[in-house]
Order: sequence, then structure tokens, then C-alpha cells
Amino acid sequence: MLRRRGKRRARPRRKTGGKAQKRLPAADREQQILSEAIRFFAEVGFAGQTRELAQRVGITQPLLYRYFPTKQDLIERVFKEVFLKRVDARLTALITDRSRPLEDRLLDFYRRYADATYSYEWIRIYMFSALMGNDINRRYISLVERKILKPLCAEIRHHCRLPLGPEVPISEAELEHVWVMHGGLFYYAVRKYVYHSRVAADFDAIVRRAVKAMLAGVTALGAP
Amino acid sequence: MLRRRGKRRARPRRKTGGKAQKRLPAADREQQILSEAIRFFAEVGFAGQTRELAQRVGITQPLLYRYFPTKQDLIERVFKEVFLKRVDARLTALITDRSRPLEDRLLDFYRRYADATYSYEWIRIYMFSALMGNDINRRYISLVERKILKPLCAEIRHHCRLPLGPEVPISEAELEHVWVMHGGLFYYAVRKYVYHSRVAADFDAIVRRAVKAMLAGVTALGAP
DNA sequence: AGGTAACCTTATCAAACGATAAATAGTAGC
DNA sequence: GCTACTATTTATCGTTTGATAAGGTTACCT
Repeated sequence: MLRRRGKRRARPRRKTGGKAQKRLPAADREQQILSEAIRFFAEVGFAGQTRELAQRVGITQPLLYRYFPTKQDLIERVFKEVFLKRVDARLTALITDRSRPLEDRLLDFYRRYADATYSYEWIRIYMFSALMGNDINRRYISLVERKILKPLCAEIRHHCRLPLGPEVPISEAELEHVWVMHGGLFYYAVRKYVYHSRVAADFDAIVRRAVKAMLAGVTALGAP
Repeated sequence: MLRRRGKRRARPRRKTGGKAQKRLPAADREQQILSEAIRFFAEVGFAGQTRELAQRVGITQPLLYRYFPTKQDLIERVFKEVFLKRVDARLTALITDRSRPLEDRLLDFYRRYADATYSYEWIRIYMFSALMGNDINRRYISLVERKILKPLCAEIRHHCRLPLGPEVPISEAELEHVWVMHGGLFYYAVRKYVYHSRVAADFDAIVRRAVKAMLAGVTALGAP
């Protein structure tokens, strides 16, 4: 093999340009793989190959298996990492805070909600996962109904001075009405990150109009 | 291998139960494969294996290659078949027919539009295709803008007695406003066929509310 | 009936892909 | 500077998967 004698300049090469750290503490490497896996699978889907992922990370393929026993395990870690940002109580509180006008609350809510979920990775992994039949999505949808849309329906009733309480449950029609707005706004992100379509930059303005329309629609019909 | 002597009862077996037609005219077989491929890829995605597809059709895997030179060719035929139902001029005409109230037109429009596209196969293949980065989707989206949403914006202007013409082009905000409704209604199908979530049965009622809200939203804000 | 064209299957290849074993090389502690 | 530990690589295995070749079987035509 004609090995060149002496190890001079054996490895000054650095692909990444900057710091090409060779050996990392296990925890760091794991996080690095995970982060790249999120980007990678978001881009190509979960049928993406481990070899290509490894190449993007800048490591060899077998090293993946040092940190994740199987590809499936890695994928599940990706889900956990991406969907960790749960719909927490504070988001619901934002909606139900009656000291402020409902419109303002919804504007604020969607600002934060979009910040947390309308990203390339989140949207695409969410859609890939849904198409796979993953349970996470159905669970997430019912979480959205419980923690966001039904509270919102209740606020709408209050806003329109309509009766509210366990004896007058939120109807299917009311729920679907807010779903159209919520889904319409979500679809904005789908157009952007899944279709790679050009969308208006001013999302706040879109939300403002959508919220106004939704509320106007309620009063135009009478809620329950 | 101990071959049983005599070919008695060589092949009276029929897996499919009913009519298990053995040999088909080429055109029929091709259509049969194509139909099953649509269902199959809609279900599992385009990473689905040719062997499993063949099994569903009830034929052997090499036979697929008699009708479609490569898997990619089959996939492209699937796209063509599914997205053949184009957004044609009649759909646009439905929207621009000013002899009827705009609300009625939109109701009719979405009835037909949903009929054509809100199916298990269409929605899922559309999403799979989009995630793959297929150009079809971007082209479809711009078709929707040209043939549906922009005409709709024009009708909305007319409906609100607002100026209309080449000197006052449809603004980004106006377009996004109808996108929220359109996307919200599309998202109904996504919830149904991608998330397998329970959705309200009465789609007409949902459209009625969504249209009313969208129009109310326009008047509440002033259009351009 | 018999020949023949077309439909279909069996057997198999080669590359791709997830996963493993063994060897190598960087690094920390003494 | 030596040792020991572990991060990383090289080499490779077994299966899966798209695709092909060649033989068999059905149905049509005269």
C-alpha cells in the first residue's frame, strides 16, 4: 500500500471549514446526531438512509449505532425531541384571560403558537409522521381540541354573550368553525414548508384578518 | 425435492375468493395495476415495495415490470392518473357567474371541488408528493391561485362594490385572506384522511359557515 | 386440433441498506 | 510517557429490493 513514511501532515484536513473536532464527549455527539437527524428526516422523510445521514453529520455510518441501537430508535427520539414543546397550560391561559379583548388574545396566541410549531422541521416531520399513521398526530389533534379550540369556543360564547356551561356543550359545528380558522392558519405553514410556495411575509396581518373573519362569522350566524 | 407425481389438483386454488380471472387483456391488467397502485401508494407512501403491491394486485412482482418499465414510471403514471382531474374552466365559471349570490356560488363550488379532490387517495398522494418535493404541487398551487382564488378575490370586490381592474391588482393580503378559508377547508380533508381524526359529517354546513365568515371578515376590514 | 402469440410465473441477479464485529486512534489519569 | 479506556473507523454480513432472463401456460385463430 506504499505507506508514506513519517506521519507528517497526516490529518490537517478539515471538511467543515471551522472547528472539525474529531472526538466528542458521548452526550455531545448524541445531540449532534439527533439535531442533524431532525433536519435530515424533515427533508427526505423517514425512508432516508442511515449512510446519508452519517455523511451529513460527518461521521461514519456504524457510529450511529453506537448512540442509537436501531434506526427506529433514532426516529422515535426525533419525534420526542420535535414534539416535546407541548401545548402547555400557559397557551391555554393566553386564550382564556378575559381581562383582554378576545381578538388581542388570539393574536398573541397565534404569534406564540406559530413560533413554536411553524418551522420547517416541525411541520414536515409532523406531516411525515401523520402519513405514516403515527399515533402522535391523533393525540396531538385531540390535545389541540381540548386545550385550544374548545376553550376558544367557550371564549367565543362569552364574547357573544351566549349561554355557556355543561348543560350547553360545545357543538360540532362550533368546533368545526374554529377548526377552519386554525387549519387555515396551519395551512399557511404547509404552503410555505411543504409546497415551498411563496407566501405573504406578514403572518400577523393574516392572523388579524382570519380572527376578525372567524368572529364576524360567528355573530353572523348565531353560535350554537 | 420429492415432487409429487402426477399434476393432479395443480391449481384449483383461488386466493381472492370470487372471480380470480387468471389472464387479462393487457389494457385491463395495466389499469388494474394502476388502480391498486394508487390505493397502495396512498396508504404506505412511495417507498412501498413492489412485491407488496404485486401481492395486493394478486400477481407476481415481475409482472409489474411487463407493464411499467420501472417503479418510477409507475409512480409517475399514478400522479398523472390522480391529478388528471384538473381545475377546469367550468369550476372557475361557477365562481364568476354573477347571476347568482356569491355565497351560493361558493357553496356549489366547494361541493364540486371537494367531490373531486377530498378523497383518501387524492389527499394522501398529494401530501406524499409534496413532501417529496414534486413540482406538481407547486404548479397545482399556482393553478389554484390563478383559477380559483384570484377570480374569487375579484368577485369579492364586486360583491363589496369595490373598485376592480388592472389598475388595482389583487393584493397579497386579499389573497391570503381567501387562502385561510380555502386552506381551512382543505385541512378538513387532511384531518380526515391523513390524521384519521373524527370530523363532522356535514361538510356543507362547514362550508356555509366558512364562506359566511370569510365574507363577513372582508366587510369588517375593508378589502384592499 | 394444433400452432402461435401473448400473458404470466419461477428463478435469480446486483445493488442498496440496516446492522455487527473487530481493529484503530485519540485522550485522560497516573 | 505509559496504560487503559472509549470514541471512531474499516470491513463485512444477511436481508431487502428493484429489476431481468427464460421457461411455462392460457387463449385465440384458423
